Amino acid sequence: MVEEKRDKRELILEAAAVVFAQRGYHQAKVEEIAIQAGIGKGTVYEYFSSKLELFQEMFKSILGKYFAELRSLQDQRGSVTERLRQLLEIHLDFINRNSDFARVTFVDGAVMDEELSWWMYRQRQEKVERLRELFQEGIARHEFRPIDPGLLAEMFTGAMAAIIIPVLMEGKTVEPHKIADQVMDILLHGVRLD
Amino acid sequence: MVEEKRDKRELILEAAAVVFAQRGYHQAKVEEIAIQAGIGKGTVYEYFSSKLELFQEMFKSILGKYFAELRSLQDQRGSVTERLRQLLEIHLDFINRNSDFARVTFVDGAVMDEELSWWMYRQRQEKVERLRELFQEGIARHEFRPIDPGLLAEMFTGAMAAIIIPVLMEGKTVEPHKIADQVMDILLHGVRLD
Amino acid sequence: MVEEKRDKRELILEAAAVVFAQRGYHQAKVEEIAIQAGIGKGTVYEYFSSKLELFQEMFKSILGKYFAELRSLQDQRGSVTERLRQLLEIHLDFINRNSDFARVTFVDGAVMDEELSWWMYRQRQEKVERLRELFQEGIARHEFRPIDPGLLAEMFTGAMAAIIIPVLMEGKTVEPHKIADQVMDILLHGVRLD
Amino acid sequence: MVEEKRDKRELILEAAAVVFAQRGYHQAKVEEIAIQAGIGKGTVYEYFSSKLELFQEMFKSILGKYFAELRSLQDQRGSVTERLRQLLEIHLDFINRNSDFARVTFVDGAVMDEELSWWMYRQRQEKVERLRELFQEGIARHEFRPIDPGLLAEMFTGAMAAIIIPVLMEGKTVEPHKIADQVMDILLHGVRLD
DNA sequence: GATGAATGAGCGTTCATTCAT
DNA sequence: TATGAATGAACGCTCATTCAT
Repeated sequence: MVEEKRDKRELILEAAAVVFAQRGYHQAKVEEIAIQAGIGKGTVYEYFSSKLELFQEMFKSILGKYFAELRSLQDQRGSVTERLRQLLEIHLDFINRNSDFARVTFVDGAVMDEELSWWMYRQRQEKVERLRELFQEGIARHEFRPIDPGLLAEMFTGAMAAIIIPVLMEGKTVEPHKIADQVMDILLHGVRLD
Repeated sequence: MVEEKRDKRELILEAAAVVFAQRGYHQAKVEEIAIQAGIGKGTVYEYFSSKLELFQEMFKSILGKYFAELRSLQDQRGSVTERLRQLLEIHLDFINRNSDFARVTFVDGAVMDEELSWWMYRQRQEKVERLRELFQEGIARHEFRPIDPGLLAEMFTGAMAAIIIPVLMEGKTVEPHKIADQVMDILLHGVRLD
Repeated sequence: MVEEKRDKRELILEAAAVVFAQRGYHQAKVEEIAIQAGIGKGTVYEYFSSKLELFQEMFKSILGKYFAELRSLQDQRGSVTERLRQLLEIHLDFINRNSDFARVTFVDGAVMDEELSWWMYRQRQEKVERLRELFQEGIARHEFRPIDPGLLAEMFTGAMAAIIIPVLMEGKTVEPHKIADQVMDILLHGVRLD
Repeated sequence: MVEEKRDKRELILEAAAVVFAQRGYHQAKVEEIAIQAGIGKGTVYEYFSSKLELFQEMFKSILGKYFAELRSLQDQRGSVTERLRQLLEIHLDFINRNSDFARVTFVDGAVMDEELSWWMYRQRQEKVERLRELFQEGIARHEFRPIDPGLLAEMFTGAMAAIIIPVLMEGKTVEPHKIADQVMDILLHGVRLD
């Protein structure tokens, strides 16, 4: 029973991700999510108290999966450089595998409601904070120059988000390994020719 | 008459920018924009055929001002590096001066309607394309290493957008000159300590 | 303009009275009230912020008319007995002329929402209080025996309400003068044969 | 089995009385009644075909208990005056003991659905009819003056209902014996001082 | 042109009822 | 028999848009 309930909740979350990704929060109709999930409209409200809560739960659900994939990094004790590269690869690979879901989740700074945009901003800042710590560690370990780690984290977050936008909008795919190499090359050595 | 009409049109665009920035596209009510502009609700529809068109016109209007400020760069014949630095400064300064407006305009990849998100994506891609050309020129001029200029343009766009998010969300201000220096330093030389 | 607006508000109040009387609060649909008023559904909300407010305003509106008719009594300086008789006549006459409206208004103690039933109870208590004062005056003037005026007011209110129930439910009409005489006879002299 | 079913049916009726009394017919949710009864929501429909039927059955059930208490009167052969006084006492005592239940049941003329209000009106008329017969008997026995017994019954019913409204709404209690004395005094002798 | 009263399509949410287990 | 997850009809309310003045 608990098993089944969990499944249906999951089912709705997945349907919500598809529809929210396709239509955006406001254009998405609860009924369409229900249809996408193959259930009745009222059933959605058995599992979520409102459309907003459904959106946030879906968001957190995907973010949770994303962070779960990244967590392997946290454990390992390689260099910060290596961990950043792997973080990039996992990030890009996750997007490739979850582009529908990611469209709602990873696109920064959604211009939505005041309420939603603040809520999403907070979610985003958590990601930024983790990166900031990573950069700080890199500086402490003398892998990186002493550059403002907060600025680095913001820029890196923005760059990661930007790279996937064409993926999400035009259905392009990226080669995680190749792109990660290029990005890390730019990050580490800069663009100047000398 | 034409003069007056142009003025009132401008008035509505400015009111729209304020309200859209504050509330987001869907939460913004046409009536509130009219009140903000100090005119009647129906008058909005004398100048714009729909809320969507109003949003897009406002968007293009601000983007136009933004590009107008950047245009001085295009004319000058300094190094690409120098032009990038100035572009950054102008960008950050513009945001400082127009944070309300910018909130709607520069935040990338708004998750909105399908219609709106595609339209905004296309606007965004124009910016990216200009940057791509700039990076390409930098490579051709042997200022930069031969790195995929499309990727660079995307990353740079993302980084520029990311830097201003805290500005927009939390009302922080940035020092354009200082930040531009830091960003260019990172862009040119990378983060690696050697 | 003010004239016209007042008219439309009145129009809606009258339509609301008809529909609320026919269907009861919960069965009454806002749309049906709009149709009854010959206007669009949205227009109702131009004048009233919610269905509940519309109900309460209609209620107060009719109660206001009712009290306005009774006010003539307050001014006059006849005996309390005479004033009670006239109050009864006016009450019954008002019901005859406004049975549709009265159905919602004068039926005591509607079992509705908690919120509504309390609100209506408070309205009712105002009527009871006025009667209590009248009985008290009657006692002070030595027209009446020293009986608990609160109890008298409650009983008299209940009796007045009860008399009109068949009028409202079955469309019977009453002869105000005749009924008022009978009721006053009972009230003054009681039923005991001696 | 029949025994058990009867018990559970009774259980639901009692739960329904509590919830209907607290919330009113429309605000009362079937699920809440089920919870109050400590059973599953579906089980309610094993015993009652609809919410409406449940309400009516509950209503009749309490009315039945009420009438059962009054029936002792019918059998006895005291004076009509004495029987009326006892009827009042029993009525008031019943309300004191069942105020929750009574709130839905005895408050006259509920403005509810068309269907419900007619149905309740008919229930009410049965009570009125019995009182009418009692008054008629009183007149025949020369205890009372020859006053329209229908009018008397209506008024008495209304007065009885009115007295308990503050009890139901504000949780006040009444002293049946004392109030019955007062009411009978007023009924028999009227209020006139002479 | 300018207005704002009027409109009604559209949608989130509720809850009585059903039915598979 | 008992259950409660599932359902969808129903409805209050919003707000972009229209149009008579």
